[in-house]
Amino acid sequence: MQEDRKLAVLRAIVEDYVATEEPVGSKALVERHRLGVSPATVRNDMATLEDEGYITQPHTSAGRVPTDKGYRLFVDRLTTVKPMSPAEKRAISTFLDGAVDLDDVVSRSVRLLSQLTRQVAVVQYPTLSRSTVRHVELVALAPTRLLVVLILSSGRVEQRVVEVAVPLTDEVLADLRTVIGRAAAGQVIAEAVTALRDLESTDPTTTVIVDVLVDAMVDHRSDERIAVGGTANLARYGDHFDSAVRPLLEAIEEHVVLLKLLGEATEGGAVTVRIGAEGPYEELSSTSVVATGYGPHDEAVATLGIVGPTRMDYPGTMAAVRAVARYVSRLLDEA
Amino acid sequence: MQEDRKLAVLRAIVEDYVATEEPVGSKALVERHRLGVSPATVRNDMATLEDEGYITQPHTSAGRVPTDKGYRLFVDRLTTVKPMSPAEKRAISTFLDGAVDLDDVVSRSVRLLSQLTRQVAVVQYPTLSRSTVRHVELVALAPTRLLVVLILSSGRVEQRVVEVAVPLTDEVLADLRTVIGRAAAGQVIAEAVTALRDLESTDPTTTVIVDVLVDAMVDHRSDERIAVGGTANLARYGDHFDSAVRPLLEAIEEHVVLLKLLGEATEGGAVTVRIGAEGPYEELSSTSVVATGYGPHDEAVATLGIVGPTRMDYPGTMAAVRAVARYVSRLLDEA
DNA sequence: GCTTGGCACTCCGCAGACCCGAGTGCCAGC
DNA sequence: GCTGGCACTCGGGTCTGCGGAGTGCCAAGC
Repeated sequence: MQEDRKLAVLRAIVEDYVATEEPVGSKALVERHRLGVSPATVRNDMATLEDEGYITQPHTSAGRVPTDKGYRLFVDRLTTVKPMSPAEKRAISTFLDGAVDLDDVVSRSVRLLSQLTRQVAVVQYPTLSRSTVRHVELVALAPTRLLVVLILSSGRVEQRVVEVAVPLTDEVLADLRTVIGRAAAGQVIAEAVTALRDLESTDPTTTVIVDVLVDAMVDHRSDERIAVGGTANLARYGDHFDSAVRPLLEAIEEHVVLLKLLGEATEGGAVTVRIGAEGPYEELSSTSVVATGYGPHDEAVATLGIVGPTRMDYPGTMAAVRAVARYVSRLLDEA
Repeated sequence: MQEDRKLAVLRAIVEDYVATEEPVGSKALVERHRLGVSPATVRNDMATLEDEGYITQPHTSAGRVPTDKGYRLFVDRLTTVKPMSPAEKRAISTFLDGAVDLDDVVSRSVRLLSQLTRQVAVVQYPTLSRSTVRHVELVALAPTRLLVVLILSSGRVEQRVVEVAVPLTDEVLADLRTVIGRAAAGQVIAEAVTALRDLESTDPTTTVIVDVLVDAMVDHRSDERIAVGGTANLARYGDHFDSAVRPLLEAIEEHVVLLKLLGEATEGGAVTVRIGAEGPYEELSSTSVVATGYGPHDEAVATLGIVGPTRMDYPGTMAAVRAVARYVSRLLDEA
């Protein structure tokens, strides 16, 4: 038996199954793909593929369906990420170019991604920890009430209100601005935190402000912010409602779970594919995740991607995820 | 026939149908509710109720199901919003009290509301238009690049980056701050916009900054921000997937649609109920909306509520929506 | 004039029987 | 190693029959 024909058969099975959502049989295969051999031959190949664990039959005398292992091989060796068409590229840029701020970039990306892939899209907000402090602003709302605004290189803005014991004069405030600005501005979060902590003992007012700033910087809640879109695409899952859609909807609610699913931000533009039970959640054994890191200057500060059924168009999806990540990264370069 | 027994029958039908999700027949009805009459009598009442359009049968010789009109009557006349239990009240406060900023309040409310009602919860961010300008801050990011931060009384912060033609000195910046601050601070959005427009002709730099500020103030995108949660509850819809869940998922994607569904913010704590086809979207003819306005000082600046099947526990849901709205309003009072 | 028990009727939903077609595995021949 | 042939399996669709829940109506009773 020819090894490469066997792989061609696997590829054909995956493609057909993805397209039709039905177990694919030997006859249909030779008809749709010019394999140059008879159904019987294909059947032999299929038997081997099944022995090796790449495909299964839902029941005796039914067609074959790829297993997770089959998809894995398909993704790793049988497919190349197909480049986006010029039209698609244009769509991406027109869609994203109007964004006014970071929030807008994220929400547009999520919508774009879900439309391109027709899957549920997830975009993580650029993580605090890797960005630098661009500016800290103190605004007096009342004599003893202060608004602390933290502006980061990623475009993120965090704000907190602080009550201070002693009423603040304009001069004191100006001083505080300089002191804090000198300590934090331009630093990576981690460094800024250390520098600020050094100021803590100075006096009660400074201490309370520094506390809240540090708090805002290390706040986990912020690290976990994500945007989700395209949940309407879940409707296309058709049946498997309870087994597939319900756990996914639950995962979507739990942003922490989603973040874990997305996994680590990957450097260098590589798109990660996690297929079915490879992931950490057994309820999601029939969903795959296609994700990649993004961020300014090829430094992955966050992750974006899609979540969908294992039965999905991997080449197309991977292409879309990669293209959007690249475009968003370039947007962040400019900012 | 006694008019009030007829209504009791309707109430019983609604309650049973909501509880069991199955058409309710005359026999089961007299067994579960001490109506003091025989099934035959109930059948007569049911026939009248059906003539009057309050209930229907899915098919001949099946039990009865409330119509939209039936639910309407039930909500308007046959039920009172039942107060929350002390335990529930405590749950609400512990859940909401840890909120650090407006975003947090909104996201917590949405989660709380979806958990209390086991429905899809929607919370609109406090609308820009009714709030006042608390502060405008200008931050020089680079000599010709400026970050404009707009802080509103609702706690909302909008930020934009502006490029200016002429490099800015510290003095010019300070001047700009005072001029703009004087024009905008403390004003309602609408007034601030007019006041700012008056400044526009002063010089090119001011003009470009004012433009971006005005833009941020009237930006519709901001008016439309909402948070959605509890979509996992859609899984409980069971069947009716295509007819009920799909359009709802689509509506949830389209935030504009959701806003329209929520309707106008209502003053005075009244909870609005929109049942099935009463709403503007025919695809959502089997979903109801329970919503109410909320905001500081009894002034409704935004709306929150839930979206669910017409077949829902109205008294309980209305109670939860009202309780959460009240609590959130009180939170905003303090801020 | 309502209420009630009785009764015939309707119709859904389920279970069983059946058949068809798609697909397989295996084998003998090329 | 490929191919055609053949017997076998099994899911899914259709048809049928049946039981049960529920109705509508009627005549009798309070």
